[in-house]
Amino acid sequence: MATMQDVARLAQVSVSTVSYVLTGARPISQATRDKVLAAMAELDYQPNAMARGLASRRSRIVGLLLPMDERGLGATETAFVTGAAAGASAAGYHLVLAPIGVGDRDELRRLASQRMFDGALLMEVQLRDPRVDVLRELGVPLVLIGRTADTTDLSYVDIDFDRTVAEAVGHLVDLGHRRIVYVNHSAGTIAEGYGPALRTRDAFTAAMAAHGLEPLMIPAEDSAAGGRSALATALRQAPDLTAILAMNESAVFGLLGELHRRGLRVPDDVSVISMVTSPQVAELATPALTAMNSPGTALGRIAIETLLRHVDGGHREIHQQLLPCALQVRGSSGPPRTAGTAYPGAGGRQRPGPGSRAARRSAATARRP
Amino acid sequence: MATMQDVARLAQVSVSTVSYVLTGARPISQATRDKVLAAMAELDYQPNAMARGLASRRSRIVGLLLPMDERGLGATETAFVTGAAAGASAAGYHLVLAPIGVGDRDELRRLASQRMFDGALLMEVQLRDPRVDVLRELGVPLVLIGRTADTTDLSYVDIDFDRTVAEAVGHLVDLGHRRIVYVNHSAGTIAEGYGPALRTRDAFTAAMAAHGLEPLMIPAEDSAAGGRSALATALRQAPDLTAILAMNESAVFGLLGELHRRGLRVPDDVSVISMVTSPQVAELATPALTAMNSPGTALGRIAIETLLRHVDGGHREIHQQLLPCALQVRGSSGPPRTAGTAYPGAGGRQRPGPGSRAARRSAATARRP
DNA sequence: CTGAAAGCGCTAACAT
DNA sequence: ATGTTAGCGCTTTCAG
Repeated sequence: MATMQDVARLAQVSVSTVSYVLTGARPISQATRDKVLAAMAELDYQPNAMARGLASRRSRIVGLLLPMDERGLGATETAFVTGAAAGASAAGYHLVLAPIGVGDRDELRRLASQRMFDGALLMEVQLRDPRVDVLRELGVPLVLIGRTADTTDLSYVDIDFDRTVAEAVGHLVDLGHRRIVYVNHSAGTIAEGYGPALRTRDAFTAAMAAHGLEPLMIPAEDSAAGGRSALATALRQAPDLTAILAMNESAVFGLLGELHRRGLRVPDDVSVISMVTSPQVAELATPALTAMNSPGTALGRIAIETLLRHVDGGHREIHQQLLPCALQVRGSSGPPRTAGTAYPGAGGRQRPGPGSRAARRSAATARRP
Repeated sequence: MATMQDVARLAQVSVSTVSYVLTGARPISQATRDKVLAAMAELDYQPNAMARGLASRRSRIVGLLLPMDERGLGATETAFVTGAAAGASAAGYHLVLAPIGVGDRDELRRLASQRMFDGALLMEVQLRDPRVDVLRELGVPLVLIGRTADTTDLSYVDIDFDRTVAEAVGHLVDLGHRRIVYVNHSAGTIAEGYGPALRTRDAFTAAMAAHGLEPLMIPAEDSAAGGRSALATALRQAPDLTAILAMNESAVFGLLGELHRRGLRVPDDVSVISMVTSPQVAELATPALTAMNSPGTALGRIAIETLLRHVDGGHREIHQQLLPCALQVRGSSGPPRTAGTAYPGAGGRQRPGPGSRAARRSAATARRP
């Protein structure tokens, strides 16, 4: 393995000159630069990462902090990770996957004190996240994927839940739906302050109010079973529902199954929109789910780029960015059964079909102008 | 940030003594060890990772090499990754996610030459994988998750496809199925030598032969659409099929959807088993998929442990281990429609239900003793 | 525009 | 059982 010494000797220059052509930290004449480059090529020289890290106090490694206790990552989280890894790699950085959640405060302090990370990306951020304090205290630049309650002086990228929910609700209202139920994450998740669950809850309430509609939210465990029982609850509390918005990739499948079991057809009897969903998962359902596609990869990439700007540049300006999920209409949304009559111009398919829930929908129908 | 110097000064010993209590590379008296430990605690000392790496020529970082070009990781691959990350972390190592596939030979050479990785885990291994040559040449220990064609002197962990397929086929045969179709990955994937596709193909042929049955394999693109058209092909080539084995998490959902569209019920008309599938994904289907659960997390953990044995110990003995997927019977498998009569002792539910495919199955029925 | 040399913080001989 | 010291390979002053 050739060292910088070897290169310097072969190129007949000093080591510092070799270093400077590598880092570009000071001007080098074209002639000597060429000599050095030639020597490097000749020797297959690659700078030693540890030596460089020690001398420059920059490891060129960033940490991706995420808890991995639970049952693996969802498709959206996986997209964050791959987006971040690709972004880091493209910038000549390395991404370390560190299994560190909000509870691993001391473990993080230990890790960060070793100065292996030039910066850190935090995933699964809680409204109150001790990891932020630890990193700040140690002077490690950080960027959140998600948001804490107080984001003063904090860079983050996150999903624009307000816009995402508003667009989802808008899509359903445009189709003619009035009685829309929101299936959120579990009550426990909401109680412990999980941002996305809280933000979408509030956004749903606001969006429905903006249309003069009454919001109904049902919590559901993140599982098919959770989705099934959420549907039961939903039909009990709102027998006249014609559309469901679901924030829960796992639950939505149970929900679809239960709809089917009860003889309710999608989208003819009930429209279903899945929020913050990866296209791959949306395509698995039958019919394929109309969904708000999560910008997972883009978020990961932007987060890394933001972080590296802080690390590289000493860039002190914070960067806070929200990305909405994009509506992608697939097969699970359509006009409500009676919309053809009530809203002739609402667009979408008109499939009157054989009626089976006419009684149930009487309330919704009555509500219309 | 305290350095080893500071600790040595405070404890009134030499730096080497501090180093040795840290590494345990030579005996230290209890008295001085205590002094040193106290000083460390007092100063909140953490060894500098880069300095340690440079001096010891060991970064305590291992690379996880996987291509990330395509449309993200599946649940099974994600489980590898999280298993490996957890294992590395538990052993005091760091796991770098390096987006490097079989085609990134030069990029890998560059990376590995920087001596940032003490070892590497290779994912998405092809039968002929140039990454192996590069790493060997550079003296970087490696462990495969998967297998190349020639595994001489190579440590690997992989799924035991033979056993997995045999058990899946066995389950179906026990239920009374005789006409079983295997839906594999795409023809292109098979042609380019993707190990799992080839191995399961051969294992399927062997398993069917062992039961005196005729194998039929249909390739399918890794998508819902691929699954749908694979089903059409399957029904054309084997109208009498009663069971499908699918090696393709995406296709299997399309397959289920298409079965449903054609009025074929699962498992009453057709049993479906998904191979190498994560429980989370299996639970999404309706009915939940009977599946061969992939041992993703375990593979990742074992792979890391094997690698670290090579790295730490200079352990030269290779380790080759296959783990089968465990059969988990959920709702998508049951006896074939007529099995109740033909194989009264076959077990499982008996749901005769209203016949709709009697004609189609005549051939299969005829085949039975 | 280039060179010389002093570290970066630690490990691992080599001493004793 | 402990101390001394020479590097590990690079960056970055400080000089020219």
